[in-house]
Amino acid sequence: MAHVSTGVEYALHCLLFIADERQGNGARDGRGQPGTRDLAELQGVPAEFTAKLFTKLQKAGLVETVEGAHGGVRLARPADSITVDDVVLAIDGERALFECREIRARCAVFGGDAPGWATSGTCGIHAVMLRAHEAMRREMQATTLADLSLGLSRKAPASYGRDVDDWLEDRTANRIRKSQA
Amino acid sequence: MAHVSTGVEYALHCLLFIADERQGNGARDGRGQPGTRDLAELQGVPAEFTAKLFTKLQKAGLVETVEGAHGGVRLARPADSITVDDVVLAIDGERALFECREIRARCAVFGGDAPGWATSGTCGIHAVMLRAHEAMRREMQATTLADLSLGLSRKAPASYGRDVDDWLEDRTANRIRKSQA
DNA sequence: GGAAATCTACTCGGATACCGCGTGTCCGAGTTATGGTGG
DNA sequence: CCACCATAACTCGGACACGCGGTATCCGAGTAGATTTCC
Repeated sequence: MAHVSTGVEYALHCLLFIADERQGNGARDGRGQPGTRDLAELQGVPAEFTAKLFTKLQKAGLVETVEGAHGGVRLARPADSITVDDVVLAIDGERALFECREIRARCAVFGGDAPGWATSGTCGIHAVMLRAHEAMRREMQATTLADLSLGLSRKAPASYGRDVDDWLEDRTANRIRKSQA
Repeated sequence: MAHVSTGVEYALHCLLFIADERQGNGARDGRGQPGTRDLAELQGVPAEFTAKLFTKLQKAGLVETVEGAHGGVRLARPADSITVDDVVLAIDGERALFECREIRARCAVFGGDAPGWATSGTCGIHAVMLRAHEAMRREMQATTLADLSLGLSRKAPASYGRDVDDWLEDRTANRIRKSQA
């Protein structure tokens, strides 16, 4: 199992689409934004699981949600101020790369109670892992949703953005009308 | 669950003790080195589990094992040429920090078969994680067993090294004699 | 007294049990727009 | 024409089922030194 969960992957891909939305046609003023189910089915990921991810993102202050019919989600901040690390933190929490079990204190020669010099400060092995953890996070903090979105738009043809917009538009437009049919 | 397993923690602590051994009294010439059970019980970690860790370390070429009675383990290379990353790799294997599921190819607008531009190259999100993974490994490669051992000997009083040596000496000496009693 | 047999301690490898956690699903509650109904 | 009500669509939150993989243990096999036995 990977340290960065698949939930983070789902969330990042979904966020990329609504980051595109916002930059594509200006900030929609609160109605018509895609719902979590739309974003999930657009990418073939489990819908209810994705819904849970967005409640975490909302609690972390990364997205704003609109309840009720015609509700949905949009970014709470500009895409260039949301880093990959923010998303990882929102979904996975402060999961440690390494959990120190204080083996150093169990040494048999101490006979049960370890002296102060052995348990003071952070364990040397733990310290290495903490540095590695920080290096990892620095790299994740260096990339924002805007960076990812830009990289994607460089590869994709212009028609792709329109196709996605149309797909989402169809969904939001047909939400109610479908019930009439 | 942490990305770096507890097995790595056990292994590193054990290796620290035999790194000390070697630097303490010169390279023992093949007999009398502590066994995996000794190292495990010295630190209160599961013995049989530790034994399995050392077979992995041996396959990775980090330690040499001597079979049979009075057998044991010793470093296969000088302590300053074994990095923390080497141990992580030997125990946990090439575990990825993040497993890309190619979500980008599942986009509904593709209708099943994604075009080449969408699946070529590495996914942008995956690329960020790969950079983070490399940054993490660089930090782990920067610290060797010798560094860790040095940091420990700075904190510990001189008596500690002697106590540990005595404890191990007692074990190896009493291995056979115990059966006589 | 020396050589072979035996015993013991150790590593090696496979098989297996346990269990926490990530993944995914289901359902009820609360919220808001839409459409219909009655005054 | 307006107020009211029912309905549908959506988010929110808790509860729960499932399965994988890390942790740990057990046991048999192979190996080598120490001890005993036998000639």
